[in-house]
Amino acid sequence: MAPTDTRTQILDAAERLFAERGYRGTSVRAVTDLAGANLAAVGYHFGSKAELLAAVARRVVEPINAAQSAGLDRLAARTSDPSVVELVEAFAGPLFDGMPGGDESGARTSRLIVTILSDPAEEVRAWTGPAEDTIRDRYLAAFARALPSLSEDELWFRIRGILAVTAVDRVEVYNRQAPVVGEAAKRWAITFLAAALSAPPTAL
Amino acid sequence: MAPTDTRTQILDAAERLFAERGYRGTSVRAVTDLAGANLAAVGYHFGSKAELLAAVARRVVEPINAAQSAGLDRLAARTSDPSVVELVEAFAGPLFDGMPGGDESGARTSRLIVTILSDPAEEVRAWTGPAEDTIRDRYLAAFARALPSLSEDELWFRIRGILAVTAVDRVEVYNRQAPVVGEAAKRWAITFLAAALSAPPTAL
DNA sequence: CCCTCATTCATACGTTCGTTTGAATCAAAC
DNA sequence: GTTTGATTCAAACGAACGTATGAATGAGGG
Repeated sequence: MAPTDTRTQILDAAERLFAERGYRGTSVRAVTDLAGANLAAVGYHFGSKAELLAAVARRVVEPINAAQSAGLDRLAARTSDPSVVELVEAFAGPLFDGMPGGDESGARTSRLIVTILSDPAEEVRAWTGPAEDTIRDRYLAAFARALPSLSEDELWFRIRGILAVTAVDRVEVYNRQAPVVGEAAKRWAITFLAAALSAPPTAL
Repeated sequence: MAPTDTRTQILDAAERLFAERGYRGTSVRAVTDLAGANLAAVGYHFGSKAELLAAVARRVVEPINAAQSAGLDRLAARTSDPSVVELVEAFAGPLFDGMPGGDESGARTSRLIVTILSDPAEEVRAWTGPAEDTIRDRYLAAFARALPSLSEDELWFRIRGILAVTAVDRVEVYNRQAPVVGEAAKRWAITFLAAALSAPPTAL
């Protein structure tokens, strides 16, 4: 236990609860109870609930960013024009792989990301930095090269579709439960998205 | 103004605020303020905040259900085996068309549906009834006939993908705003989804 | 031994929340 | 003109929330 373990335990508890109940649905007391810490520990270690969310989000997103970036580097080293499938795999794959520990938390991680990205409050989405912008722009450019016939707006629509579909396990279809997790979901999503991205432009 | 207008004005205000800020992010006071009604009117007309949400959801979903059902009826009357594109259009189209009034509220409607469907609290999704189940099962059977090579699980994954993509305007891609609304979004979504649904099965 | 400083702790503050209450209001029925 | 029943109103309830406070705690250095 390096500086102190309390900080990490709070991060773990917050990550789980934010994913399961959302930001607003999670009280600071619920986090500290699950973490076995004192209520004031959040204020001491993070400053506020919003900054705790930012810390959680950064810890989750950083390895994903790294994997997305490395994947694109790997593709660029091999060919100057990666295919759509390769790009989808490099971009969406890490969203299913979860955290660096390699545990089963992948499903929860993707849920957390979507919970954050789809939260209406700006407070919840105010943690991103220049790293996210850079990766987004690099992939956007690569997809634009791979799909030259697509208008910029429709390309943006489809890029958003990628994120939406990775969130698919967060959407309950008319109360039907479905355990869409793990490696199978990742493969299904890549199939689904590669076909969708590769569709010819819409005639308007 | 039939029984009283207050009830409708509360429904209108709640629909807008729930879509914009989510269920938890909307206080009963905010609803009644926007509606120009008294705080206690929600309790009087609906019983509780959760029942107000259920009333809002039912009012939004009913015409969509009707359109989805009618669309499938129309297809079934023409051919015994509708194509994937036709099914996607009949299912996803109404999700973009919004309410029967035909106003510009389509975008807000889809946002509302997704806000509800993606809310982690069961309380928020506890309003569905047998009508939704019936329509879901009919489309599931039709898609299964149109895509016989797909496993049941992967078909479910793709069906969920449809709902996820209709939620695409709720997902902010790394803080980039994008006005994905209106007829263009509907056409883009149908292109996107028809291609995705039609993809060959994933080899696992 | 004592001082220091980071951390943990119990406790409380002020606000906002959903809900409830009982009186006030008002048009329609008689 | 009075009664009735539905609706609206101001006010308050207790609970839960995020945050702040100041005293305890405890290990490490002098």
